[in-house]
Amino acid sequence: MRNKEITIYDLAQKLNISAATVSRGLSDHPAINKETKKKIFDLATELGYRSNKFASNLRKQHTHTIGVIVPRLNSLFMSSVLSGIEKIVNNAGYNLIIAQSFEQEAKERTNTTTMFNSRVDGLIVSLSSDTKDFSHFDTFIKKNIPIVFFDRIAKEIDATKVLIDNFKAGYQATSHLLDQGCKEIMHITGNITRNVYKDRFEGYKKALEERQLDFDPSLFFSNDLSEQAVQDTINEVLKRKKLPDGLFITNDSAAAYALTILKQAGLKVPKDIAIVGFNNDLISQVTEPAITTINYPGNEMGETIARIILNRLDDDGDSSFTSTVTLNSDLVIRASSLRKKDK
Amino acid sequence: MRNKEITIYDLAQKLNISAATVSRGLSDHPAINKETKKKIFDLATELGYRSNKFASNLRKQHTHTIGVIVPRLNSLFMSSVLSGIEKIVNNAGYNLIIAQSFEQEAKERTNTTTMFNSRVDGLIVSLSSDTKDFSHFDTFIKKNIPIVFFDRIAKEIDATKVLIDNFKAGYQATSHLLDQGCKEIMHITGNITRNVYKDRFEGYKKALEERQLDFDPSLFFSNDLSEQAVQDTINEVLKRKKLPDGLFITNDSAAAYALTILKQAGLKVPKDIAIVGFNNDLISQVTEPAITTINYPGNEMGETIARIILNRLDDDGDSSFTSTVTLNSDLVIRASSLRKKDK
DNA sequence: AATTTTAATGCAACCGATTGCATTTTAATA
DNA sequence: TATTAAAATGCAATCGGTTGCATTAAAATT
Repeated sequence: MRNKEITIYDLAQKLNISAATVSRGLSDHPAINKETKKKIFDLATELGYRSNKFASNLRKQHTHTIGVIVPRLNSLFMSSVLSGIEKIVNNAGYNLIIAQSFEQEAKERTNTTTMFNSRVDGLIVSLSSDTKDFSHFDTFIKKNIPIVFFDRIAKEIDATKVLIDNFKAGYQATSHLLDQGCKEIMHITGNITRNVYKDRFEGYKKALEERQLDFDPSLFFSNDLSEQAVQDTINEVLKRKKLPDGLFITNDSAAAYALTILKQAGLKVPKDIAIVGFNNDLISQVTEPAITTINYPGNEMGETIARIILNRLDDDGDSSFTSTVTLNSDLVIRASSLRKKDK
Repeated sequence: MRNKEITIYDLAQKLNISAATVSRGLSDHPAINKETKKKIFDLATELGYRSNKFASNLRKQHTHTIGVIVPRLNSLFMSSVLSGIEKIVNNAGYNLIIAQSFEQEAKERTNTTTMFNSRVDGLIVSLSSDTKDFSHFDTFIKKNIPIVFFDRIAKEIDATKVLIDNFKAGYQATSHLLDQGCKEIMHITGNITRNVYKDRFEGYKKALEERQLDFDPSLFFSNDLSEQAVQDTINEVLKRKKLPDGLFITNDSAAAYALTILKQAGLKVPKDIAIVGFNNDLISQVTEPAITTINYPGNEMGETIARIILNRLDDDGDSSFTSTVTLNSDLVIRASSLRKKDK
């Protein structure tokens, strides 16, 4: 039932010219006569011709496709980044293949292999939180296929990276809480083998240190930031005699969820405990009180990533210099952390 | 610098056998001697051989790739669906190409063309809210390439569809508000040319009708459910002398945002106005009060979609029967709508 | 009109895996 | 040992564009 595919040979035959001319005409080659081109295009649309990408890719040895592997798609930040990437990359005639690692190293590994076998021209990655081994990217590096890591990166890998200054963000968040009079700041964060969480944690410690406060390990929690994990963590802390008066939690969904639990437990926010989240997702705006958070330039980051990878793709020479681009982030102060009237 | 790609010819030469045998060996063809296969596999891994999908696809005329086009990725619902699809489809050896239409018909159209040219074996679509013309899917239908529409569907298209009973959900939501004593229920929803919103709206009207209440057009708003739109709508309503005492708004983010605005305006929820959202996203749990919503079986829906499309792909005959699968949804009652103590 | 330039087009060899059919090798049977 | 059946393997065409080089047609120059 499927009607046969039209090929350039069909077009060539009908027009009494060679397939080579058709091919060149279709790709707007300068050496082809305008009228010939027109004829080719007209017939092509009339017959519903579509280029066979496999034949083309097979011959050209590149796919005009860029792979993206991210932990999850369900955050405003991720969709902004993606949206930024897609915009730039589409304009340059590239397509995107998107895959999720669901925070699992194994899945990230198979995704990477799939991308490799699909022969993407470039790869954009935000690491899953539990990836410890990076050998799955070796194939790309060996073949000199550009990779750009963003947000969740790894120092160990020698590739271009785009991210924000997580140390600074962590420092800002914590300093802000301290400014608001918090003394015992709990920090709930992700897996600190990953840079984003590690650096924020370092920023947190730095801020404490600056005020001559000791880091209290019993206020530090590293988990997967799932609802369950947040729940368990908070419940455990609530059993203590002395409760913390500040919470820096590195993800807005988790922050919102934590806020809900704390309120249910009868605590007042920010009076009893002040909260700072991370990401500036919508969810941080709709809680009561709204949550102070770190604003992350997702869209801009996406565009930056896209430009970088397109550059690498252009001068396909060995422009193997690697760079790290750091974008700005800033603290958005809302009621969840405001204990002082002034300023 | 890029080391040359290994092909089956390289393997064949090194092993002193034909490329045909290598090809068959690699795909575990029964006619190939076990020892030969082993030799082939061993050499392949040793040399880092990877199959060239283009050559393979070119020859086999199918891609083992399924395209997915959705309005946006940034909702829990969407990522659940995607996750469900990916799980099933991956197990069957298929890959996914995901694209977003960003609610724009034009983008949906180009995405569709791209998918078509990429020769996906099947297509999964949730329509953008403003798509009125469906001719971009014609090419797929003509070529008998399976399409499955889900959630945002169009009656006009003759294809398999997977969705929930939006009429029933709208009816349930509204009836619940009525049960709670609401008399003037405002309904804010998306573009009602789209089934999901249309059907919920019909359910809303039906529930009113059943109680001998007239539908009041001044309480009905159709927009893009963006923060801005919600803001504008609510602000306008707040100017009125008589305020509504119920709100059924068909998206949890919008519901949460609306709730925030209403609270800021000094209204008590649910006392002054009871709210029901849609989707059961995390955001509906963390507001104060938590929002009553419709729970949507995203993961299950994804798996169902995947199974359907894989079936169609298997018996690639003209199993052109089209079906509509309706999954269950249910009302999750939370504080935002609870005005009565009992039940 | 003869010669040189420039513009258009064609030829044919790729790209790498797949597969129907033929052929060779090995095992089984007479 | 000769013959037949079964098991392995090879040949060569095919999928549909792309592109270096050659060729032809048209235009410009002398």
